[in-house]
Amino acid sequence: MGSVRILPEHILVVDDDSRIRQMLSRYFEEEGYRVSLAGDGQEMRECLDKHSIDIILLDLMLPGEDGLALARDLRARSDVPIIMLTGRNDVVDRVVGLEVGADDYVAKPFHLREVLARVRVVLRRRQPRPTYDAVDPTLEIYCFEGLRLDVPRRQLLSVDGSEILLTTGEFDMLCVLVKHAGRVLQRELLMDLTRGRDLDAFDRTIDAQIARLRRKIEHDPSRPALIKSVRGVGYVFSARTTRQDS
Amino acid sequence: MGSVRILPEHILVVDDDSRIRQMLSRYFEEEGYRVSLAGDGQEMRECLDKHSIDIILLDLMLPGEDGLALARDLRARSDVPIIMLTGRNDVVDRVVGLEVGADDYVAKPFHLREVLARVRVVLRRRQPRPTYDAVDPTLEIYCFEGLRLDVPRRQLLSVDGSEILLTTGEFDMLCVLVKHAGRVLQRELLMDLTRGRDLDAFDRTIDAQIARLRRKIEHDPSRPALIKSVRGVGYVFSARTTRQDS
DNA sequence: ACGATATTGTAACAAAGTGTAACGGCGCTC
DNA sequence: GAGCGCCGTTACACTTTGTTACAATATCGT
Repeated sequence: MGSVRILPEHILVVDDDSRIRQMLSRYFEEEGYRVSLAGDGQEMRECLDKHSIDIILLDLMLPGEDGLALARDLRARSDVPIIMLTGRNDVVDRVVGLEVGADDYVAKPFHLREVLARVRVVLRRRQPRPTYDAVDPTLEIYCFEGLRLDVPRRQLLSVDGSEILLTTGEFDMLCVLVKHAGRVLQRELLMDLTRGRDLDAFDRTIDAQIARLRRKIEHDPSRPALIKSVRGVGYVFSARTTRQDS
Repeated sequence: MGSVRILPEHILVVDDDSRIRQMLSRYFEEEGYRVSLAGDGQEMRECLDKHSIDIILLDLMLPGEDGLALARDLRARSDVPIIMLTGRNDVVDRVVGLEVGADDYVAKPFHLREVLARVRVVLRRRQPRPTYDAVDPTLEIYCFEGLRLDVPRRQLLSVDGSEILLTTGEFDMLCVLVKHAGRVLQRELLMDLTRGRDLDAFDRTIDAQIARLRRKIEHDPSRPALIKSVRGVGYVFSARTTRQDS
């Protein structure tokens, strides 16, 4: 999202032991984090499809398989921070876990405060303080179909120079879509990315927001060229975009 | 399909021993994979015609047709990853298997976790990370018979520049057909490729979808020139297609 | 060539999904 | 606290799609 909104960081706990899941969940929620839970790799992947996860606490020993493979898988396609949890405290596991790409490692049984400390460290290291001056602002400007989306300035300009006024919500929605151009985003994920909360059944919030956004940016809102609906899934930003300077 | 939908990977187990089939099937399904089974080369081929298979676990010793021969056959016409399974653990078999084109090799009796690990390794190696930005979008544009199918933009244009409006399902179907132009696709496979699920008997879903698609893209829907029916089998996209830039 | 059978084409309908107008609550600003 | 704009919710229209039924067509044996 373009905005500098402060949302609670979202932790995904992957462990087959429901007591451990509950314990971590309660603790981190009290600490102001948002927590999602998964009991195996499948649930983990589903969760990643639906939420914007900031860090994963991953059990090394999952039913049948080890979390090691999951970690390697994750690393192959994204760079979500991972902290491994394990009952075995020997050096080999530690080394292997880190080699595979985990960011840190906590041995069971652990103190909750220790886990919290490590989560904080990893998150701080992974999210370098946004130094606005240092960032090349032209990298955050997207052009498509005669429009120019200037993310840091939070404005959308037409080719003729006129500004298209978007509300905060509309702007955030457009940023999220454009940043993931070409990828179909589920409603749940859009809700998560734009507002940081869950979407419950029969919630039409996203659809309404998309409709309002289309009315402002599509030439013919009844025949959208930029934001396409994908029935049964969600929405895609389907125009070709380029990153240009002013 | 144009969209980047995340579906479970589909494993085909080819082994004449039903206990081994069941064992692998149960294990991999628990791990979140989709599994199909075949007892011989014939069943294997049938399955490949009906499903979009991501990897094959192939027994070296099969009644009648040897697994080695099957692997060689497969390699000759596709590049599905293959992992050989065998009871004999001598070096000769290993070498021959790999020479024939298998991607890896597991000796019986095996540990399920070892098989899982190797499957993961092979799949990861075969599926380079989807780097959306790196893909040249012009490679995903197909031209045929005065039409231009722009996959990333999810739109179909006529030569005169007018857009032919397709629904999500119609668009996905057309993408699948065009991507396999010249190859007859069974209904089961079309269902698998467009929706990721199985087709049960007497299901006319595919036929209906094809009819609706033809009505929109064929000059004379009653005498189709682009999508031909192959009686008893399925449908082919039979127009000459070229990949062009805009 | 003819009818029997199987397969495919397609219209019509119901169910599910999506578009969007309208209303009202909420948090702004001044 | 009045006025205003934003957005979640609701309701309803419209679209898409799976299913059914029946028509059209192909295939085969005789």
